[in-house]
This record gives sequence, structure tokens and C-alpha cells, in this order.
Amino acid sequence: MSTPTESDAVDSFERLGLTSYEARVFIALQQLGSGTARDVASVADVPRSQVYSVAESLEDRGLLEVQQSSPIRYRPVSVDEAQSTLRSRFEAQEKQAFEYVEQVRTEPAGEEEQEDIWTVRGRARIDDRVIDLCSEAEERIIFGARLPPLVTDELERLLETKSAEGLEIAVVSRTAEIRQRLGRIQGVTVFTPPDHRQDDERSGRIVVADDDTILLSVVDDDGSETAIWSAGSLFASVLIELIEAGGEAHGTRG
Amino acid sequence: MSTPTESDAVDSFERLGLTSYEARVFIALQQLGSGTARDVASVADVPRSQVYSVAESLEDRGLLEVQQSSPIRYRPVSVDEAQSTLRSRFEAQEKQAFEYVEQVRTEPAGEEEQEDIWTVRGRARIDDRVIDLCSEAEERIIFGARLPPLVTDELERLLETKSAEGLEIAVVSRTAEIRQRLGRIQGVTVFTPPDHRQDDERSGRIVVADDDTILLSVVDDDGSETAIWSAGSLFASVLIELIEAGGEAHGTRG
DNA sequence: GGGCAGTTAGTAAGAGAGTAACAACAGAAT
DNA sequence: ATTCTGTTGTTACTCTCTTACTAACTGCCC
Repeated sequence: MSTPTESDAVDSFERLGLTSYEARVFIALQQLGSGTARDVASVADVPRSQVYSVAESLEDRGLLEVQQSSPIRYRPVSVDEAQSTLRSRFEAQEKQAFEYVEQVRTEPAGEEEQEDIWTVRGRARIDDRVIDLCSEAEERIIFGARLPPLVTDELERLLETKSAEGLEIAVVSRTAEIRQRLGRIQGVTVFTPPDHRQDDERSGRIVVADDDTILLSVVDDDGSETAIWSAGSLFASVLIELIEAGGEAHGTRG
Repeated sequence: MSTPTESDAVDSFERLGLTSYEARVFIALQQLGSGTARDVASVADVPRSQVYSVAESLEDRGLLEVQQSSPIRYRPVSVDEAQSTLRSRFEAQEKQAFEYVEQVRTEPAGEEEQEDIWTVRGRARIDDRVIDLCSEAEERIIFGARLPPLVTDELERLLETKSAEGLEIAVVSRTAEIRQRLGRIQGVTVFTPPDHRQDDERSGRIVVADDDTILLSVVDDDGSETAIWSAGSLFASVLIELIEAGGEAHGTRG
């Protein structure tokens, strides 16, 4: 995560909704402080003839100001001002988009009696799904993982809350760091899985919530994580029973 | 500002970086809860054959999950999750873009001895510029306006701060509401301009900061506002002197 | 005249919207 | 079994619009 280059910055501005020319002109003006179309064109490496229209568009977006003179001079708004302008634009769009979605959405199909197994790719998204599934638990949660980064702060807090609410929380890990970290929480029981279970050789995580919700993930060689999960399905129940049969039988307290 | 329609929502999602198809598929899935490509295609009004690739792209963005089965089923992430995903994406881009700009920018050309007059269009941007110019004032601020909406809360707070710092603050308005509102602030003196000055017939605002910074705006018939401003220029000084000659001579305390 | 300012037209390349066709497969009818 | 039918998932292709980029033209001031 090194410091961004100019082209990184241009790309980012493009993803924020500017065109490549707009991004380059804006950056050039921030470098120059202020300048004419010619100045901007040479620094931004944008055809001079295009600077006029691009600047006009940037003026519309509130990112620069125009001096009515000959030659026309341009001046960027302050960095803070530009940032807050873009941000409020984003928030307005976000609001409009999600306001509509909130109106028309229907509950994600009651988690019952559908034999659905879903796939989630990417650590951050799996983090989210883990939190989501644990939040819905009403009786107990079993959490297992080998890699410490898979235990997020948010999960830790949630387990604490859930434990305080009276849920039974069990943590299974071969990693002492994880056992210690989560074991500190009042009411959480930690287990060490037996060494000879090879399905635990692969790193990843397992979450069981109540007796009908399960999530299993694996971490690939390249570090990317993929998870499957299911809630309220027969499939989930069966899988959970299988795991419990193996797990509880061999699990070692502590 | 009525409630958004579907096409408004699609437009907004597009401005947030999705394609039209992506927006429609996402919205359709929020409506459906979950469904197959066929379901989605009919609700989203997107060619079925396109749903697969579009959904894949949405999965990459973390906006939906895929059920590996036949037929493939799709399921959106929760609205909150989608929103925070998009927001953190935005913030990452924003950070990268502005981090670079912060590095390379130069101070906006010391506000001295340049005969520059800048143009700003749009009420919100003029609000910003007003705040900016007042912030830089070191001795005194004169503010004038007829329309109450042109006095923002932020300005009111800033004037209070500046007044507390010992700056001389004068408010000129023909509107009682404005005189009362800003007159409350400790240390602020309010004036009523004489009726016979026709250049005050047009609504708009005037800001004078110290003796070298000035902003003048006019409000068009259609309500749009345009301002010119100048800081540290001879032009500004002269203009200020002109206004003061007229203003202080005829201004009525109160 | 010559260089610079600002404007305009026009081309080229790419992304996205929309259409059409195809192989693989499942179930139903024969 | 076998043919028929409809569906799934994939691919190729067209059309259009935006944007990057080029080139020219007009007017102006020295």
C-alpha cells in the first residue's frame, strides 16, 4: 500500500465519476494553484482545445472556478471543499438509490425450509456473513478458526453481547492466540480440536448457529477465502449433526 | 423532492459506479428476495442471457451471493451491507485520489498582488466561498444580504467565532429577520441600508473581509445565484473603498 | 503577418445495451 | 429407448453512445 501515483489518482477520480480529462485537469490545477488553459494543458497533458469544455464541466461539478478574463484563468477549489463536494454528491446518490430499494425490497425469503447453500467469496464479505449469521442465533454459537485474522473485533464484540444474552458460546481452535482471545469473554467455552482430524488441516473457519445455520470456509493457497453457508435448511441441520458427532466426541476442553 | 422512482434509483446506482444492468439486477433481487436468472431477468427487464455475467460482476462487488446449483440462484446481500460496501469502496477511492492531490498541490497562489476576479456559480458553492473568505479575515468582516436563506448556519457560527476573536463584524440588511438573527451575536453591529440605493434592489449578497477581499453576488430571476470575488487585489481594494464611501455615509445604525 | 485565444467539427476506440444463436441437459410423450 | 420440447448457461455479434484524441478555423493583439 504505497503512496499513490498520478495515474492511480486519475483512476480513482474516474471511479468517483470524473472522466480521465477531468481528473487530470483538476490535479493539474491543484499543482499549479491557478493558470490558463495553456498552462493546464501542458501540465495535465490534455489537448489545449479540450481544456475549455472540461473545465466548464468541472465548474458545473463545483471543483474549480473560472476567471472571466482574457485569457481565461482557472482556479481549483480547496482540496477540502472538493472532497466534501464529491462526498455530498455521493451521499445524495446513495440516499436516492437505497431509499428506493428500501421501499420495494422484500424480506430475503424467510430462512426456513429452503434447501439453499450460498457461496461467498472474499474475506471481508465472509466476515460480514459471519456477523450476520451469529446475530440471528438465539440459543448457541460455535465458532472455529485457525488463523487469528479470521477473528474480527466485531465478532469478538458480538460474541460478548450474545454471551451476555445467555447464549451458549463455544470456540474451537488449535491456535492458542484465538483460544486466549475469545476465552477471556465471560461465558465462552474454548476447545482444542484433536490433532488427527485432517479436515482441520486446511485453514478456514466454521460457524454453527443454533442447530440450523452453518458456515464453512476454506483459505486457498493464495490466501483468498471462499465460504459456503446455509440457514434453516435440512442440509444445514444434517451437516451440523455430522460435525457435532465428530467434534464433541473428540474435542478437548481448554 | 418526492420519493424516487425505479429509474431514478437506477440512475443513482449508475452514478455510484454500477452499470444500468447491474443496478436493475440488484434492485430486482432486493424485490425478489432471491431467484434464478430467469426470475431476475423478467423482473429487472434485462435479457436473461446477460443476467449471468452481470450477476458475476455484482458478486465481485460484494452485492450479491451465488448459489452453486442448477439452476443457479442469486441472493442479494442485505441493504445495509450493500450500502456499507459501496461506501467503503467510495472512501477508498476518495482517499487514494485526494492523498495524491494533497501531496502535489501548491498553495493557491498567495492571495496577493494578483488582479484576479473569480466567478462562482450556484448557491451552495457561493456559501462555501463566503465561509472561506470570512475565515481568512483578520480584522473585520462586512456582510450584507436581503434573502434570509443566504445566511447559513455555518456563516452564523463563523461570525460568532470571528467576533469572539476580536474582529469587527458589521451586518447590513434591509431584511429585519437577518438583522435580528445576526444582531444577536455578541459584538456584531447591524445596519439598515437606505431605500434609495437602487443597486441594492437586486437580491444577492456582499462580503467584505478586511480591506482587500470582497465577494458580490446576484440572484437571477430564476433563483440561480452567481458571484464574483477577489482577494488581495487592487481591484478588490478599490471596490471596497467605493462601497464604503457610499455605504457608511448613508448606512443607518440599527 | 504571426502567434495566441477560444471555438468547432470530426475521427477513433471502447464500453455497454440489446439481439441471436448454440450446446447441454432434463422431463414428457411416444 | 427415443424423440420432442423447453430450459439453462454460454458465446458471438451488432448498435449506440461516451470519451479520448486530432485538426482545423476564426478572431484578436502585437
